[in-house]
Amino acid sequence: MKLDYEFYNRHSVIVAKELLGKKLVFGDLEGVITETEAYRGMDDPASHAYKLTPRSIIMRGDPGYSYVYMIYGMYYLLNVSTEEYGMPGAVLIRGVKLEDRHLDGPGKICKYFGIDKRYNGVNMLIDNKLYIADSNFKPNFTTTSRIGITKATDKLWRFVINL
DNA sequence: CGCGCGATTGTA
DNA sequence: ACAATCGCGCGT
Repeated sequence: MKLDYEFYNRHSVIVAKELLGKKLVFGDLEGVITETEAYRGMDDPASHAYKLTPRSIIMRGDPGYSYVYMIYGMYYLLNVSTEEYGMPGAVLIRGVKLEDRHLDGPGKICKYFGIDKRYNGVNMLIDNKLYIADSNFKPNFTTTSRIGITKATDKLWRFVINL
């Protein structure tokens, strides 16, 4: 069962926590989400949506859409938009556990899955290739500050499943 | 229109 | 500790 509008239409920090243990699906590939980070808007200087710019338009749109962008000229990162239309928010998928390996890093996930900018703006509420499926798994997790940012490092918005 | 830098990763 | 590598965002 795909996660629905109501799931994503909440505060980014809540959605980030609850995405742990859910199943990321991309075509024939799927894995359990093990690590996430929340990003928001005007209250979050580390976010792309902190200022009104074209590339983060999806973060300001409806919840449940993919936000894929290139970083450092060589990696794509996968996010899902959160919160109601007009309220910026997204959750970065940073870790996915497959049957035979652990993709521990947002760049590694997109590289292995083959996710690039063509998959930016996908409606993950209805798409049959890229979406996140529900799960009853309620893992314990650890809360830390976000990785790789220089602003708002005091916000504890990174969540990692306990091994 | 040019330039600096980033929600990363693999290698030294 | 650092290079790889390029599109975005902001300043000129």
